[in-house]
Amino acid sequence: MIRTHDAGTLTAADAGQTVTLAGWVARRRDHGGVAFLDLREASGVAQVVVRDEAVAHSLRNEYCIAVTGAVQRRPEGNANPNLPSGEIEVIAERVEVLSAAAPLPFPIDEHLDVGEEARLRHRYLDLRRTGPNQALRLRSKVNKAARDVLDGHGFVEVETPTLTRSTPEGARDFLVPARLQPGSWYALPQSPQLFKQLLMVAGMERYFQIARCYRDEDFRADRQPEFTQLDIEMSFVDQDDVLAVSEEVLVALWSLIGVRLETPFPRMTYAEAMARFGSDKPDLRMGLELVDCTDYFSDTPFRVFQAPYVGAVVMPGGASQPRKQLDAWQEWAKQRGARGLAYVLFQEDGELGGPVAKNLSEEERAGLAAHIGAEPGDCAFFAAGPTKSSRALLGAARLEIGRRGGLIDEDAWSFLWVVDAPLFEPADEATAAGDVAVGSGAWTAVHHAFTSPQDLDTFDQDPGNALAWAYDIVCNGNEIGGGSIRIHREDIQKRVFAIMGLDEAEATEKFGFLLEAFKYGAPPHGGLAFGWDRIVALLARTDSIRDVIAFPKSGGGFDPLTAAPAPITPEQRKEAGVDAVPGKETATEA
RNA sequence: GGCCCCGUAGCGCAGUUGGUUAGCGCGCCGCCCUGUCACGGCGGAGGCCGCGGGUUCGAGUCCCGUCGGGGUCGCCA
Repeated sequence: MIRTHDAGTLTAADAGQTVTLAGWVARRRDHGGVAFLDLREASGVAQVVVRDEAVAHSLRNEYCIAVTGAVQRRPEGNANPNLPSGEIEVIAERVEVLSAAAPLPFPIDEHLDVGEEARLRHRYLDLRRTGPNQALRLRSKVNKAARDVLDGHGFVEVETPTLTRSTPEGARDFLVPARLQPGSWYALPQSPQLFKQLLMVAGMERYFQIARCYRDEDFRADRQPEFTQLDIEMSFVDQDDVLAVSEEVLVALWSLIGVRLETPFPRMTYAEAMARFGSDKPDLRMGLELVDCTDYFSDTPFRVFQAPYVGAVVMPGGASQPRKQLDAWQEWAKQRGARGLAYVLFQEDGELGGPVAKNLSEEERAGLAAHIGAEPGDCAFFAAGPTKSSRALLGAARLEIGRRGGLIDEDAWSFLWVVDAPLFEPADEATAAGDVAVGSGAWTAVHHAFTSPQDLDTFDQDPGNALAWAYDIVCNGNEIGGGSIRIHREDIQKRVFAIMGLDEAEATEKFGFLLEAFKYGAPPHGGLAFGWDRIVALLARTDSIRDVIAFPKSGGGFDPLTAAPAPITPEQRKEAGVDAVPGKETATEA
C-alpha cells in the first residue's frame, strides 16, 4: 500500500508517528512561509502542513498526492473541532504528486450548489463530494443488510437473464437485435417476474436477486430507464409469510440509519386507502382524511354536486386565503385534468363563503361544517363526479395542503401495507374514470396477469369486484415495493387470461413456457419486489433516485457522461440486423 | 404526447419600460502573505447572452420556431 494510515482516522493518540497518507488536495491555504492542505480520501480529511514554499506553491486543488510526515498535535488554540482529525496535523517531510489535476469544471465543495447536468457530465468528480460519495456507500451497506437478512432465512441469490423474450407486460420493452437471427430481437426484462416463478417450479423455494430492470417509458423525476429491484420469491407461503420477511428486510435497512421500525406494519385495504386518502399509497405522516359527502348531498339543488360521488377535504385555516390563491387552486386542479375545485370558506362568524355556498340548500349549509369536520377559519375543497377520479383529485389536494401548510411530519417514518387490491380493472381508461361497471369484458390485471385471485371460485363471475392476493408496501406516501401470491394452477391461470381477453393461442405464444412449467407440479408461491433506488433515496434522505445511482441518466434517457445513446456505424447496423425485414412467420406481432 | 419553468464566463447567479462598455460571487492565472481551516490582500484573463428566424433606428431583454435541462399530467402490470 502506498499509504500507511487513513487520514480521517488520525487522532491525538497518533502524535509522534511518522505516516504516509495518500489522497486528494481538497483545499490549500497558502500563507507564504507555511501552507495548509486538507488531504481528503475515503476515511475523511487531515490537515497537512507544508513549510517548503516551492512544494506548496505548485499544488492545486484535486491533485492526487502522497504525503509522508510526522503526526503532531496542533499548536494550542489551533485545533479544529469540526474535524475528527482536528486535534492533529501532519508535518510534511515529503510530498509526491501522484497525479496532477486540470482546473475543475465545477467546485468539489460541499458549500456550493452545482447544476445536475454539470455534475452528471463529470459524475466521477461529483462523487468525490461527501454527499454523493456517502450515498453510494450507504447503498452498498443497504445491499449487504438485505443479503444478510435473506441469507439468514435460507434464500438463494440467483441471477436471471437480461437478454430475454419480449412479453406483453405493462411497459414498453427495450429491444436488442439478435445478430444470429436477423429480424428477431431480445428484450431487456422489465422485471425477473417470469424467471423467478420458474425458479419456484425449479424447487429453489426461496429466491432473491438485486435485479436490474429496464422499461422504455417516458421520464419522470422518479424514473430511470434502468432501475433496480430487490426481487424476492418464496414457495409454500401465504401473504403473511411474504409480508413478514419483507418487514424484516426493511427493519434491517432502517436500522442502518439508526431508526427502529415497529413491526408488524399497519395494514389497510386498497378500498379503504382510496376512500379515506384518495390514493393507493397514502402518506400517513399527516391527518386530513377525505370525507364522503355523496349521501349528504343526495338531494342537493346544486347541479355540480348531483354526481355519483361527492367528497371533501378540509384545509385548516384556509378560509383566510386571498382570492388570488383560491384561483390558483383552480389552476392547480385544471392542470391535473379536473374541471376545477369547488370550495367553501367557513368564516370565523359561522357564515359560509365562496361561490359554492349560495348554491346549497339552507339545510346543507347548516350541517356542512359538522359533516366534514371543518372549524371556523377552515376551507373545504370539494370534488364531484366519477368516484375514482374525484377521490384522486382530493387525494392530491390533501397532499398539496399538507405540503403548503407544513402539516407533514418530516421526521416520521410511516410504513403501511396496502392489501386486498382489486384483481382487475377495466381496460378502457374512460370506463375506469367513469367508474361504471360495464360488462364489456375488457379487463386488465391491476398487478400483473399471474396474481392469484382471493376467491378462486367466483373471481370470473364479477371481475370488477374480485380481490387479489396482492400487496404494496408504502413508506411516507411512496410505493416502495409490491407483490402478490401467484397463480400456480394452470386452470386458474387460463381463466384469468380469459377475463383479460387473452385466448389460448395468444397465451401460449406469449407465456407458453410459463404455462408449460405450471403443468409439472408448480408449488404455491408468492413474492415481492422492492424499488431499491427509491428505498436507498429515502434512507439517504434525498428526493431524487439519481442521487443514489452511480451513473444515472438525465431526461430523455441520455447519459451526460458517456453521451449514450449514440449513433452506430453502418457496419454495426448491417451486422446487427437492425434493418432485417421480418419474414411472414415472424410478422405476426401486433 | 399535453402544460409550466429555466438556458447569460469553468461553476452558481443578476441584468430595470428594448438603449450603445453585459455585471456579481466562486473558481482560474500572476504576484504577495509563517497558523489557516469556505484563510487573506493586490492585479489579470475569461462571453456567438443555447441555436435559427422575425419585429425595431437599436434585442440578453419582445414575437415565432427549434434544441437542451427541470417539473408536472398522461403513460409506467
